[in-house]
Formats: sequence, C-alpha cells, structure tokens
Amino acid sequence: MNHHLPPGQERLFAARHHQDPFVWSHAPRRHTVLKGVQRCFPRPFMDNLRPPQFRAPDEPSSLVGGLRIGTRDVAPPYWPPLPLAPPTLHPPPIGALPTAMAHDEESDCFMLGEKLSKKPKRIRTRVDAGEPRNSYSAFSSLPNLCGVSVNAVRPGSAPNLFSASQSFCGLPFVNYFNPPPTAGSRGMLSELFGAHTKPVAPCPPEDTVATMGVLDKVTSSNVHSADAVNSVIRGPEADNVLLREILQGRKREILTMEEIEAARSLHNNNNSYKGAAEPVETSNEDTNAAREESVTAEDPRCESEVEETMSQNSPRTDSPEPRKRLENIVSVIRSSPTPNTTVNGCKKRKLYLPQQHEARNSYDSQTEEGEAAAEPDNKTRRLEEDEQVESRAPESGEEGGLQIDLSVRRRSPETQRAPSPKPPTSTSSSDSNDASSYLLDYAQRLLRTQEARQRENDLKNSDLTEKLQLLRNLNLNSQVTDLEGLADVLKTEITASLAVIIDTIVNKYVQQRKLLTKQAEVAAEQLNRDIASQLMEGSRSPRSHKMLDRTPPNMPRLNGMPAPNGPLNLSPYPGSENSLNNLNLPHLRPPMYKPPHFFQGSLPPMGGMIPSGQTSPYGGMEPEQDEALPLVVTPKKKRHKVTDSRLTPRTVGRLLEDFPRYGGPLPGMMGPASPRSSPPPPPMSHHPHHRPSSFPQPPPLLPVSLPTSVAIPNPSLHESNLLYPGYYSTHRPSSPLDGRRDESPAGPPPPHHHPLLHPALLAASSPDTFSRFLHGADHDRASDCSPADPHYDGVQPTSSTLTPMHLRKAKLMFFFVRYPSSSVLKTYFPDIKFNKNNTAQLVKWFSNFREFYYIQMEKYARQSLSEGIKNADDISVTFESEIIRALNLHYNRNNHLEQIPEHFRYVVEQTLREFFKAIQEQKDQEQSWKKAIYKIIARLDEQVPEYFKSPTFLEQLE
DNA sequence: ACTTCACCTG
DNA sequence: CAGGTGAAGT
Repeated sequence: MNHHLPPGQERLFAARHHQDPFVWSHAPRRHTVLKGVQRCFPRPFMDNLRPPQFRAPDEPSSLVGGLRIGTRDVAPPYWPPLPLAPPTLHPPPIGALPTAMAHDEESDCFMLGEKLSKKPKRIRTRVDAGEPRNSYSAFSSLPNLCGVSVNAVRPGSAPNLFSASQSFCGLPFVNYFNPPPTAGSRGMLSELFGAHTKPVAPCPPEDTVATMGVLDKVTSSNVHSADAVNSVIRGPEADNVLLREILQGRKREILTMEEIEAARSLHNNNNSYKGAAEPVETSNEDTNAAREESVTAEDPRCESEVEETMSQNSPRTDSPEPRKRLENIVSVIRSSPTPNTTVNGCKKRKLYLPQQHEARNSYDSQTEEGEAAAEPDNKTRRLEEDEQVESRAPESGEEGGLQIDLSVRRRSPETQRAPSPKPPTSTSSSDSNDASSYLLDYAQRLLRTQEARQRENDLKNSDLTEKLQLLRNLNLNSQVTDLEGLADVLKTEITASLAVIIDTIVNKYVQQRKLLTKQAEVAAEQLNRDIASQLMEGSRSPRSHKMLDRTPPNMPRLNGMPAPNGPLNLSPYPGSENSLNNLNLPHLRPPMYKPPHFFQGSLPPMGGMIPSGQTSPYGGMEPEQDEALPLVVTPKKKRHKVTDSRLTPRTVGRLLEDFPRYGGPLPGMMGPASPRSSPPPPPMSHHPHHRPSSFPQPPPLLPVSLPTSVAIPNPSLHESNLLYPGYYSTHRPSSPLDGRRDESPAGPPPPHHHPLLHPALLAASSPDTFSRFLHGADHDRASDCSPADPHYDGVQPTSSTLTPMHLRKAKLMFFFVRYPSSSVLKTYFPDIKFNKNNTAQLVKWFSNFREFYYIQMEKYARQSLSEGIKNADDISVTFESEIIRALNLHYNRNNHLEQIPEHFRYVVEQTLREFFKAIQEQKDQEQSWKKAIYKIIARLDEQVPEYFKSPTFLEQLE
C-alpha cells in the first residue's frame, strides 16, 4: 500500500493513516458526552471546519462547534494555579497592543513583563515576512486624544507612545522645550518622534479646525505662556517649511546652478530676516488665518519629523548636543536588533524581526501624519531616502528608517545650524518668499550632494527644469494661497519625475546586476555542465514529453502558458541572459525585474523585461496593488528584486550600494544585457493524470517549472537535471533511497554542485553576502558545526535564527514540497544551525502553509461543487485559476518564483479534485475525512530544486 | 519520553 | 505566523 512512499513517508502514513477513522481511540479523551455520537464522529471537533450547512442533519449542532471548544475552554486545568497568571493576562494580539512597539524597549518591556507574570512561556517570535497588509494598526487604533480629525492624522501615529506618557501629565509643553534627559533610547526616541506631537496630545477635543490640528489646538489649549504657544506653533511650522524644502528641493536639485545661486542669495536674506523676526510676536489670529488658507499646503509639510526635531532642538541648545544624541540613538538602535544574535534558539529572547519594519512604519506614519493626501510626498521622500542610502552605501547598515533619519540630518547641516527657520509669522507674502527661497537653497544643497547621480536622465532633467522654473516663478510671486497649489503641483511633478528617474536608475542597476549574474552563471554553468551531464545518465528527454498534454479543455488560457518550455527549448535567443538565468535559477526572477504578471510566465511579450534606460510601462495598472505601496518603489509595478512589498530601505540601499561596485567590471562582460523575451514556449507537458500510478517518475518537473529554460546552449544538458539533480538517479517514489524523505543525514541524492553554488558565482553575485556567510561560518564553525549540510562548501550554518528571508524561502519551497521532512528542511537551509526550536519552527511553518493550502482547497472545491460541477475531472486548474492565484499570493507574493512549477499546479488540481470528490460524496461529514486527502497529497511532493540551497538564492529573497 | 501533526485561536 | 493542545507514532 505504501510501497510508493519512501521509508520515512511510509512510516508517517502508517502511523497516521492506518487507523480506521472510526476507531474509538480517536475519540477525544475528555469527551464524556454523546457517546453515541462519538462513535459516529470520533473526532467531532474536526467538524469545526465544516460549515454548518454541511453538517449531517442529525448531527447535534452543539457537538459540532461546541464540543471542542467546550472541552478546551471549560476545562479547569488549563489555567494552572498560578495566582499571578490569570487567564486574562493572555497577551493581547500584538496588533492590538495599545502602544505600537515603536522601539525595542517598548516591546521588550512588554514581553518581559508578560513573561514574568506568566509561567515560562516561549516567547513568540514573529518571523513574519511582514505582510504589508499588516497594518500595525496600533497606530491608527490609538485614541485620538485631541479629537484631531481626519486630516490631522498625526495623533494617531506612533508618537502617541510618547504623548501618552508625557503629555498626559499635564505639562504638555515643558518637555517639549526642555526635554528631560530621558534615559535610554526610548526617551530619546520619543523625543525624536514625539516632540512634534506632544503639544497635540493635551489639546482639548474642542478643536473644530480639523486641518489645523496642531496649531489650533495649541492655541486653544490652556497654554501658560504666549511664548510657549508661539514656539510650539513655530516649531512645526518651521519644520513644515523644511519638509517642503526637502520635498521640493528634490526637484530643485535639477535646477541650474544659476537659478540656485540667485535663489540662494535671496534665501540668505530671508534667513537673516527670520532670525531677527523670530522674537517678534505676530498676532496669532493673523497667522492662523493665513494658515488656514494654506492648510493643504501646510499639512504636507508636517511630514518631516527629523527636520522637526532638528529645528526644535537647535534653537535652544547648541546643535552638537542634540545631534550627538540622535546619533547615539541611531547607533544604539542599529546595533540592538541584530536578528542573528546567536542565542541558543529558544532560550534567547526572540527578536521581533519585523521590528525594522515597524520602526519604519512609525517613521512613515510620522511622515504621513499630515494627511492622506501627502502620499505623493511620501513617495518622494522615500525616494530621497533611498538615494541617501545609496550615496552612503559604504555605511549602509541595517536600520533603514533610522538610518534615513540620520542621513536626512546629515544632508541638511545648515538646517541644524540656523535657528529653525521661522515660519512666516508676519505676512503671507513673506511666507511665500521665504519658503520659495528656502526651497531653492535646499535644492542647491541637494544638487551638490547628488549631482553625481545626475548622469541619468538629462532629458528628464531639462524637462523638469522647465517645469520647475515655471513653478518657481509662480511660487515667488504667489501669495499664500498659491502655495497650496504650488505644493500640489510640486508634489505631482516631483513624484512623477522622480519615479521616472528612479526607474531609470533601477533599470540600470538591474541590467548591471544581470550582467554580473550572467557572468557568474556562465562560469558556473561551465563547471556544472559536466557534472550535470554525468548525473543525468538516463536521458529523460523522451520522458518529458510523455506526460504532456491534457490541456484543460474547459479553461482557455490567455497566457496559458501551461508548460513553459520543454526540456529543449530552442530559443532564438541563445545568448540571451534569459537562458543563462534560467539555467540556474529557473524560477527565480532577476533581481529587480518584476514580471508583468506571474501568470504570464514566459510569454512572448517579455516586454516585461526592462529595456535598458527605459521607463517601465507606467500605464499598466498594477493588478496587485493590494500590497502596501512600497516605499521607494515607484508607482509602477516594477519592483526591485525585493520580495515582498515591504521593500525596506535597507534593501534598496543595498541594491544601490552594489551598483557602483559592479559598474566597472560589468560593462565589459557580456555586452548589453538586453533582456529578451523568449517565445512562448510550446505548450508542452500538462500533468499526466496517471503519473502517480503509471510511472514512478517525477512530476512533470521541468517542462513546467522552467519558464525560460529555453535557449540552452547545450542541448545535452537537461535542465531538469540541473533543477532536480539526482532525480533520475534516485527517483523518490520508486526508490527507497529517495532523498526527500531520507532520514539519513546524507539526505538528498548525491548533490552535485549546483551551478549557483559555485563559489565564483556566489562571490560574483553577492560579495557581501558571500563573505558574510563565510565569515559567519568561520565564526560559528569553531563553536558549533552543524552537520546539516555537508554538501555545500561555501555555506555553513551561521545562525540558528530563522529570518523572514527564510520564511519566504520556505514558502517557495512549498511549491515543491508540502510535507518536507525535517531532514529535508535542514538540508535546504544550510545556513541555519538547527536546533530543536528552529527546527520546530520551520516545521511549523510548513504546517501553517498546509493549513492555508487545505483551507483554500476545501473552499474552492466547495465552490466548484456549488457551481454545478459534477465530475471531479471537470475541475481543471491552470495557472490562471483563482486558486493558483490565491496560493501564489500567499506563498510567492513577490513572485520570486517567476513561474509556479507545473507540478504544483498539478498537485493543486489533484487536491482540488480530491476535496471535490470527498465533499461530493459527503465524506466531509465523516471524521478525519481529510486525512485520506492528506495522504494522497503528501505523496505528490517532489524534489526541491537544488538552488534553494544556495545562499545566493536566499539572498535573492531579501 | 520525545516527536509530529492537525486543529484552533489570537 | 505562533502558541497551545490533543492524538498518535516511535
């Protein structure tokens, strides 16, 4: 019966499925009720999955949903007699925490507290890949202390942490002006982030001017001194100005020097003016009135927290002091969240990996607090940030957000020096002048610092220049009201322009990168070709064809790129990088290339490829805008190689960082790496229906999974071999030696070197990572050497911490294996020093993946049923199918796998059919009815491509 | 005793 | 995604 299964597998099923589902022993031990029912439904709780409508008519409803719950929640023993640990202490969901964990201390404290109050409990690690959608809603969920309305989103953001702790004390402004020497980074952070908002918190809700939020509140609140009021008002105001400057400066940097110079002189005048005018109190009424008029223009200005901080700090004390503090903060923060802190797995307090993200979020929220409309500004800002990172490549660290803060600061030294520019308190005209001149000045600075990058897009620049010129003129002459329009225009313009520019840059980078990769891969290919050819003795070329076609009749495919390419793809573009890429990383899409749509696979319109120096198709609307609009990513679809939507500044920084490095050597290499589109692969293999039974052969592996296995220079080389090394030598299903389930440390079949693994390649493609690995390896090797993966030389276990990247990788692996054994997992995570905990974690991940998977399957199966499908065979899954899409979104959100393996499609189809049949036959009313399906599905695992082991691969997921 | 898995919950 | 729990295997 289980003879098809490898030893481990067989055992698994023997253990799990041999039993008769109706066996009594399955009945929940604690169930003392409804014995009769139990007999029929030994595990009634399984019915929980079953929608009510599917319950047996006679089945006691109470049993269905309640039984399990009852036994669990009612059972007294669940709460140990720990007086200090009442059930209510259950940690609230992280997302629900009233205070956003803006920084480590916050969360740590919380965790610790909980830990102490409760019995030792494993701290929850969230190696959450960081689903973008996960709105760290804590921010937004915070009470709007001031009743600040929609527009004034500010109070809703992270700063509340601080405002809550400090503002409530009734000394709203005290701290604001003389921040007490708060201990630890927390205090400093709060100062940094909360400074601006502090005054807001205490404000009475009476405020009616939503848009004015801060100012009005400040004035309306019981402030003790007029000075304070003014200062408060001014702070933000000045900041706003600064922000705007930054935002606009971006654009301005394109201005010609002459313009800038001219503007500068003007600006200087204004500065002096402001300095003098500062002490002068103008009527608040006037100011407010003026502000109200320019509300929209102002709000966006509130975005820059950094500037705010700076401007607020600088006036009262010498700039060096606050600056130092800031730097300290950053450094502290930067060093703290090292995810790789090697601690014996469990014992160590796990780090909340998403931290970085959260930090970033807080930053963003800060930035965005002004208004929703500020979005374009944000983007712009992000772009700036990224560029900053880029420019500071050498020192790029790990903390994106904070780093950026710093960088921003550095970029504007003058800002610090000069007393925070006074907001135009006197007249509106001065306001506009002031602002514009300031902007110009800032632009100049920007220009200087980033002139280097100007190389790209001269055309655009000129274009921009013109527009800017216009805007500038307009700006100078305009009144306050004009500022509003100006701001909008600028925003729009900047956003658009920057997007283009960024795109260009990115494109260039991508190309260079590709070249590099290609180069390395070529070398690797050469090396491996021999090996591969040797390994793949049994020529399977015939085989690949045999399971072809069973094209889903009922589902016409637009892109229906069912099976991309057959084994031998005669690509017209032999030398194309595609072929190279595909050889090694068939599924992995080029770093920064975002395929039009994953479903499109290798469609002819490789237009998706980035034409050098071209801007991406702006028009095409991103079908999947569901993801939080990633920073830096231009509004277009092009995503940097980044995985998930959460493109972190760090990632970008890194990408950019690499750029210059490769710039030199690359050019000569492969010539222009103009991505070519491969012709639509002839519809080849569709999964063989009979496959499982007929031949023990592998799933229609390659044809399918190899999107562009085309253009393989050496026909003798079977892609499949590369991808599934050892497959032929030891086919899993038939061979007891199969590596997949093989419990022996040897694991998978003789792993020949995978192309990607060649040191040269590694080094070439990612020097940093590679060296990092090596270093780490050396470091760890001394103390503990994990036997996990003896195969790959360059890859040594460096950490026991699973990172989000590993999670992503695991998800991708799910396309190949649904039931990986722990040994397999270990094999495919050679960089992980496994221990019980992380092993369990990894296993758990897959468990979670399966859970999601099966839920989807059931859902769609029922849907099919409800749609009137009568025969399970009528169910056909294609790459365009909803389920596939859903699954892809879940496991391959960022399309790291350029193409979903055909076999996976097949598995899904089978699963769906099984579920369909089971439901159709009402088996879903039986207990454990899914087990049979699980069993079937478990057999459909295939070998995970070797390249998954490559550190390079992992890196790609970053 | 230890491990793995499914299910449920947050 | 992770924690917790029960069931079942080894």
